[in-house]
Amino acid sequence: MSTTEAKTTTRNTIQRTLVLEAVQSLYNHPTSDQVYEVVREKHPNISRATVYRNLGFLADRGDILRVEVPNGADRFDLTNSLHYHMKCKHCGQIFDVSIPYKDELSKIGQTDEGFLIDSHQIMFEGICSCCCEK
Amino acid sequence: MSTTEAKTTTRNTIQRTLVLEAVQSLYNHPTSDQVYEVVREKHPNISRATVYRNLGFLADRGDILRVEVPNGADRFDLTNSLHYHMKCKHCGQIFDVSIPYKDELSKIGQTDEGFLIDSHQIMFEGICSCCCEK
DNA sequence: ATACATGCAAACACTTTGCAGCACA
DNA sequence: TGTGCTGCAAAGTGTTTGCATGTAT
Repeated sequence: MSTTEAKTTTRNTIQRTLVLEAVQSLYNHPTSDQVYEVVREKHPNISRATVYRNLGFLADRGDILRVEVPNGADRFDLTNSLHYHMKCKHCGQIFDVSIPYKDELSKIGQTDEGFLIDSHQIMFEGICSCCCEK
Repeated sequence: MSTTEAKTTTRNTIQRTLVLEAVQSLYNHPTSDQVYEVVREKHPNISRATVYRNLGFLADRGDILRVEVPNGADRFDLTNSLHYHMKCKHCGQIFDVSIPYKDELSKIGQTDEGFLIDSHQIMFEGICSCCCEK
């Protein structure tokens, strides 16, 4: 074995484990900062840089999903299912939305302009139920 | 007249005019920085703050469209038509995409969660034609 | 004349990076 | 035991804000 092995040695540090667990426990697309705060309860010395690095690592590896939010901090999510988000114009919070996922939009393949599409995100905007009530 | 007038006095400064003209001339969703550079050719003393303030003002007023880009500078566009964008994973640039606009997505109204949707943006991801060729 | 707009610089929010030391495999 | 990872601090990017001054109406 292993003349052609990529040899991507990856270490399971406490920090990395805690970051993953934090995202899993905070199912509500936490920001890096929220993850940082949760991890800090168990491991007070962790640095923000480590949280950022591990969130990026876990997202690249596919363990978690990075939701890039326009004009806001990135959110991290479980990779359970593809779904869309909405941003409340009033309070700025991000919510999952039950609108059915449009697989066909990622399967467009090549556009007229010659772009190869392989994924998409939809960000709905409006007013969330909390803000509606006020 | 004018006991109930909102009295939103708005001034047409050279700076504001130049910012609008710059967005109109740079039809390719310029960033604030690109607008700044163009305006500076005619009005070298303009400050970035003024460009930001005017882009925001013009967008709020509806003269131009703000396209919020995840993990990137906001882009500004003419308000001609609603369309989607794609972000090249390779070069990071933003392009218009010819995929038909889905009016029905903004007409969803209320979701199961009780959110009132009034607009949406779709960001496709993939590889642009320039990067494909390489 | 007045108050909206400007220019400047400092502050801000979020994220990345350089580097020396640490610890997992 | 070696190198991947960490913590720290500094830097980077994009944007906003406080304040004194300027200027369009």
